[in-house]
Amino acid sequence: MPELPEVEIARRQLESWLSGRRIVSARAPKTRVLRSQRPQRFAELKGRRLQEIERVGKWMLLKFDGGEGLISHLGMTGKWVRRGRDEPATAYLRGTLELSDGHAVDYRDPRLFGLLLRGKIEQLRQLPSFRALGPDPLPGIDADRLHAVLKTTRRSLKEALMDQRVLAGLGNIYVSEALHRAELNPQRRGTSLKRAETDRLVEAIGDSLRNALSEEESDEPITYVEEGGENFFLVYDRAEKPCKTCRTPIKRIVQGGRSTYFCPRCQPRRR
DNA sequence: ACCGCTGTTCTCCG
DNA sequence: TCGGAGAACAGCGG
Repeated sequence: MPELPEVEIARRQLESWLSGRRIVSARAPKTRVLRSQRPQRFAELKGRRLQEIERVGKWMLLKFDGGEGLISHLGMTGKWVRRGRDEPATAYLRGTLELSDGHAVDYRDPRLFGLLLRGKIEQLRQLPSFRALGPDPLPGIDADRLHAVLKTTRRSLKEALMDQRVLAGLGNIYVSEALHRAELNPQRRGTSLKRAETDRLVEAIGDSLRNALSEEESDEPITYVEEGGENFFLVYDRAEKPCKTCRTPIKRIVQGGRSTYFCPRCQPRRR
């Protein structure tokens, strides 16, 4: 489910569930989620207490006492859920932490695209894909750096912003949303960006993420389809529906094998 | 039955 | 060396 806002909500939940409790037992079946690690490695979390959870983009680093850590990436379908004592575990369980307060905290992941990696905190930080992450866009983006990075790539803005080394945490949804708010065409090349456009983009990314985050904080998680057949987003998954700003039908194109949504009038190719 | 999908990583090709 | 396409992973829903 997750791009940055969903992962941030997961981080806060997980922190509230784990803090102040001791892990009484940890178990994980052998799955892709553990990559090459043995289930025993995960089980070593027994006896640990969480100190805090660091988030960079869509990646979480759970830090336990004794310098022990756990990397959690939710992939497409990963989710942490809490369960009371004696409540049955749900399907697709890929890891369980039993806590001293009687709850169990489960990692569920039907499609196994997620990741649970155990190790010393400092060793986990060396993981290549973790190390390569660009800066997290929250609380704020360094506009000078973003402009410099985008100016040197001939890729489209859509593809560049999907690259976790450029900024960590944007995915297919929020790239479309942010480009719409910034009134930038997703097919524009990075090299074509004017500084004022980067500044708009910086604002737009922040607004998109904060807007999603506040929605998730208030109601239930974001509903992809709401009562009126509408969804929460300005453009994402709204092909052929009227732009919420100008009523022009939203277009869907494919970039890097993924759908991009944009308003051809608000986001013209050149302006 | 077929297609698409909120992510990441790899290969192939120009 | 870079960028783009496509595939793989695996399950669900339309």
